[in-house]
Amino acid sequence: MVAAFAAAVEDGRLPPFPPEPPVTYEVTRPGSPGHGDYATNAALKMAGKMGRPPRDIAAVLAAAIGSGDDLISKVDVAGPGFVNIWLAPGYVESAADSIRAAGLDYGRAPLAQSQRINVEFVSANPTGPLTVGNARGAFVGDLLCRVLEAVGHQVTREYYFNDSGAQVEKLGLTVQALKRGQPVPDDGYHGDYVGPLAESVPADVWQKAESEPDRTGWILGEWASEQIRAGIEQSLANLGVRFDMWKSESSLHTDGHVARAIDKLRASGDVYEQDGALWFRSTAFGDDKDRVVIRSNGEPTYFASDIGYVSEKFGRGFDELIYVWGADHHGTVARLKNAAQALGLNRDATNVLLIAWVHFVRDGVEVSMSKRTGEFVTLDELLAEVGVDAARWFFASRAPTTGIDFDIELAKKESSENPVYYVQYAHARISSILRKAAAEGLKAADSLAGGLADDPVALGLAKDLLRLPDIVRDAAEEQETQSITAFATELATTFHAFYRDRRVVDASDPATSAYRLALVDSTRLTLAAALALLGISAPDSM
RNA sequence: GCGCCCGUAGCUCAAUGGAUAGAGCGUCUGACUUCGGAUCAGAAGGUUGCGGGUUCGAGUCCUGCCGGGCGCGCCA
Repeated sequence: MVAAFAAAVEDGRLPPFPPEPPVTYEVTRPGSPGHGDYATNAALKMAGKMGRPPRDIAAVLAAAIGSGDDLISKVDVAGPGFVNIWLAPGYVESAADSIRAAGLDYGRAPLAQSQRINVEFVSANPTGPLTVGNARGAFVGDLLCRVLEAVGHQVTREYYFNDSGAQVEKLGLTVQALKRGQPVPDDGYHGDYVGPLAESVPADVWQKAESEPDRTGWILGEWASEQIRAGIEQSLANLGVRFDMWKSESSLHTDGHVARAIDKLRASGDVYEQDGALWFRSTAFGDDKDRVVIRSNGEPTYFASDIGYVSEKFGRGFDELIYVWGADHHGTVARLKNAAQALGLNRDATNVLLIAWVHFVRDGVEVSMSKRTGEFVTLDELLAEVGVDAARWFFASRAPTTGIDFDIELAKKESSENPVYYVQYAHARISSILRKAAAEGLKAADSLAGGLADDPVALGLAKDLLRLPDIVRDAAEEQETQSITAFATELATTFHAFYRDRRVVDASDPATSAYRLALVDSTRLTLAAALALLGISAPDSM
């Protein structure tokens, strides 16, 4: 496009235009096939600046782009001034050939510069098993890591947990009460999972707890929370979610990160004493109030840990930090970024992805979620009911920033109609076709060259396959994955239509079969690659 | 009260400021005697909460209402 503009201005068909402010235009894939394989609104954007009707500019651009070569077969001006471009079959054929060469790596689209990115997600406190309330954060965080990796970034997956708070002591006291056969304290944990923990306390831990009455809750709580943390790690592994780093809040204090960060803020004058507490001057960076870092009783706040943590993270050499937080934490985003800035860290590289609330219901009735009262549905239970692939698809296909409803009964009932199975079925069907072809001694062509030009149906399918890398790049940029699930669904539809209209395995016509086998194999790989990006299986049979 | 997010088909959700607002589910009507019917073809279903504004063009941006969610602690 840039070259086309330059050429048109160069030979006087278009007037020169002022470079400032720069005009932004897009090259997109139009939804309707009648609008070409690519379309640009450049002429519409330039019209005002150049003082010429958009269609005139579009006509000049179309001529400058040219057609009839190896890359472009046709260029058109349409509507108010869009320029529509059709790809040449020869180009489509060679591009589709490259899919089989790439295999399951197809769709990965490395950017020019790779960054080291820390993604912290889930980070639920280990005082109880993960609930369905943690599901979205777990899946969305994992999906984010996957698309970032797909564009070449180096991602560290991190789980941050509080192992020193008051809830840990309460957990320990609950364990103690249950083991002694006493009622659970009012402010203790009432979930069913605590009982088995109480029964399995090792003798040495119990002895130690009993011998130090002042620290009984802490000692038992520390032990219990580690058991629960291990259980959480297992639950996440069952979701296909793994972490590179489990970071405890207490380590930030014992390793001095919190103290050093606060000292730094003292030196720069960004904290001050008032009412016996230490305050961070967050208002100096646009927050609506200052924030307490150390309470008047000398205890640091949670925010103090955050300050030490952001500093510790950047200290490990990351180019960007992404915190995946529940939307209910939105009020704390500003102070985090402000603290990063005050510490001389990269404020703009300290980012928070807010995950909107999931309203879990069962048959239309809200499912309440409280670890303390013990009324909740665990992530493990959800998974047993709807399956990992269906759950992954559900969250991958919705924007993280909008609130969604999740009816567990409905999800179970509809699971056989879930779009994820539609896509997986297309994959299994192709696998079956390939098996049948092999049994009949038919082989796929090494190259599609010359095999698609005469068949619009096959050409249309091939063009669909070529969209994946762009979609992956956009997904990484937008930090969303709905476009990938939408693409996989559309591709499955296109394939099913192809299957209806074109016989692939035909022993009486091995030449045509060879092209079609190559094409459907590329389709299979594209579907598998898209599903793999989402952490979803691509079965050869169902 | 102040701040952030949201409001799209009966339901659940899509739609980098672009062309006729799309999928799935649900509802209704059809389709194979050979490659997998977990499929395919089609229909019905919309004043994108309401009103202004910006522009060639607004579901999308600005603004005022209405409705919903979440925050606003020396809790985490």
